[in-house]
Amino acid sequence: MPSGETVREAILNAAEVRARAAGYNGFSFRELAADVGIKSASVHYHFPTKADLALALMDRYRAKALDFLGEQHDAPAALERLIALFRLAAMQSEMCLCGALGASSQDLPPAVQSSAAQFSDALVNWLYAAPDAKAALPLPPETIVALLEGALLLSVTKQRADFFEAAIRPLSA
Amino acid sequence: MPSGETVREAILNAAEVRARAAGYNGFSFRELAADVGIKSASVHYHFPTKADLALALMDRYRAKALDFLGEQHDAPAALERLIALFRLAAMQSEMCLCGALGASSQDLPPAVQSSAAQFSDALVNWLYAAPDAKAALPLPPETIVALLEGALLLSVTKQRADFFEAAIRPLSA
DNA sequence: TTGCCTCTATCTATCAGTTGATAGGCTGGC
DNA sequence: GCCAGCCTATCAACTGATAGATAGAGGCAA
Repeated sequence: MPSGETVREAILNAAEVRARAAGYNGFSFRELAADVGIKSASVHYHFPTKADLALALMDRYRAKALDFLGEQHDAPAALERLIALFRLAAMQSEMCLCGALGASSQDLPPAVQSSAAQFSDALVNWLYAAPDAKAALPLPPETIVALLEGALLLSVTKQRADFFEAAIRPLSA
Repeated sequence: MPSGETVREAILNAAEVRARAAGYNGFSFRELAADVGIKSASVHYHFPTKADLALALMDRYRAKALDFLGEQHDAPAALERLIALFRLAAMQSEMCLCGALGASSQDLPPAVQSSAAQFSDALVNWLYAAPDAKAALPLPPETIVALLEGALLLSVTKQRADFFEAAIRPLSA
């Protein structure tokens, strides 16, 4: 791990990569331990249960996303910012963590599921925070977030970043 | 299982429910066997490997979907039909199989991944088959399919079928 | 300074349960 | 007699999780 990074952060980084690629059942304590260079028991020291880990992961992910989006809610610029967030993921063929976990939400620990649900709400509310949201956006906030999430999901499944661009084109018209 | 149903069909039915709820890593041979009332070795008799099973599952799922959609490609009616397909899933809080598998596509057997990718292509192409697709549809086919997939994903994650309706409203305007 | 104590973070070793998969046996219908 | 379709039994690998030992850093009293 890069110097200055705590072990806890390194675990979360490894978990984020694996969870976004393979979902909640797609990573194990042993894999994360190997990624970081420690033993699986040490991962349990930092995150007693897998649900604890996933919860911390979702919290950090939501905070990072909202930080990236910033406080500027002016409609045209805000939309571009939100698009940029998903585009970044599409270009790396990485799912949104919320989508990666939410797709198998029926066998997630309840706390993790509700945390994933909270993420999409946060994005929708962030869009609604624009003073003239309804009027200035090309589509309603719920539609925009659903479209971005779906475009990313299909683009990752097909491993074709250009599908993402094609699907979201109406957002820029 | 209902009479007249073959064991093979019963296995696929059980697998579809579980896969749509929990993804590729969210069901096991033993669970399916218990659902059907046989032993796990018998499941292997019908589907030697898990990849075989998932592949057969995706094939049947795509065939069922295209059958439901039918051959009527006239734009307004076709769109309503496609919406109905996803609405049915949303009302039952069931993911689309394509989305459920695709979300963790990075650790899917390659054949299964490409089969999932193929599904969304099939829907897009089905929409494009309308003689006046571009002109008569409110949004481009890629956008419509991505929106439906994303709206379903978030609606299932949040367990709120009304979110689905809110997100896809622009399709009916 | 020396000795001891405590806390943090890691380790080794192990647990019971589950996983996908295989080998080989039984049985009833054609 | 054959064989489709199911069974029992078993395998090695992996899972999340726990118990308990160890090493080192820092404080603190004699």
